[in-house]
Amino acid sequence: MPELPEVEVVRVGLQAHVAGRTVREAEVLHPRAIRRHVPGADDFTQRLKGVRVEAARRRGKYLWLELSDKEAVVAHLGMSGQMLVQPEDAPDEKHLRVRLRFDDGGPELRFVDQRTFGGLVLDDLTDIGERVLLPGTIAHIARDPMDPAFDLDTAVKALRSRRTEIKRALLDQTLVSGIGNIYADEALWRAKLHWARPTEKLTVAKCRELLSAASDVMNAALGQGGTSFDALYVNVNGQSGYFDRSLDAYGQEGLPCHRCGSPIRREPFMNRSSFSCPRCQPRPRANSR
DNA sequence: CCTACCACCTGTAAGC
DNA sequence: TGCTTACAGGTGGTAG
Repeated sequence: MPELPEVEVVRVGLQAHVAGRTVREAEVLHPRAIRRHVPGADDFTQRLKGVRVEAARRRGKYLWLELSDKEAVVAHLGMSGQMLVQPEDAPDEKHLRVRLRFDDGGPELRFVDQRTFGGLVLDDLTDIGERVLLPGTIAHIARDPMDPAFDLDTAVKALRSRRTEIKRALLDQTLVSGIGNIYADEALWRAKLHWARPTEKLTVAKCRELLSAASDVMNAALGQGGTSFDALYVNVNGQSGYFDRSLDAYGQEGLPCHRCGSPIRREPFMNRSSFSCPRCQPRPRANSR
């Protein structure tokens, strides 16, 4: 469940079902799921034994379970990762990669990931000031629009400092985090911008409008439990969100634009697709703004 | 230093 | 009914 709203839905579930519990045992069923944990699977499972989960946190699309002793289990869901809370006797999912059992014998935490682009790491937490603890693994990730300390002007500056197409900048998690292919297309539609517009020709005001739109659409999606087209994107209880009903651009090829009625177009973009309205979001002409 | 590209996987749906 | 191809909510390493 890749983008910010879907990951936040998972974080809320982890906070409710896992925070305050102590790990009895960890089990790695597929080594690729912990490939970012350099010391390896044995180190991962040994060190998790007996630790208490203090809280579930998130920045952008990254999640982490804050442990005592300034450590954390950092998780990225990649394209197909799920965090599921399941009874210990429930049958293993086909793509179960990592399991955490707790000393209370209650429901266990399962990391399930079909495509294995996601993974877990056991990492140290670093104090970055303002009583904020951040795993070293994600030091390069910018604040997301739901972060209380998110600053719109800082993010606008970061976007405009890039010499590239606006959607590439929007998707760059070191500039502003949490936005993926769906919400980038939704934000661009709301701001009436074509994805290929060069950043350096966008006004500060337009960039603010774009980032505000991204923030708005992600908040709206969170309110609907996130976007899900199939059972791959679910919360810790296996339930799907229903923001897909509210999408204006993503996946809407051929359907009438909700503003002007023109059929939404699909264009290839970075080995996937971009959806936009040909009338509301005209393609930039060479040397134009 | 900065930007663009592709490999990393598995599964599903569409096309022939 | 196969078989092949396109495509999918992401990111990090690296080539240029």
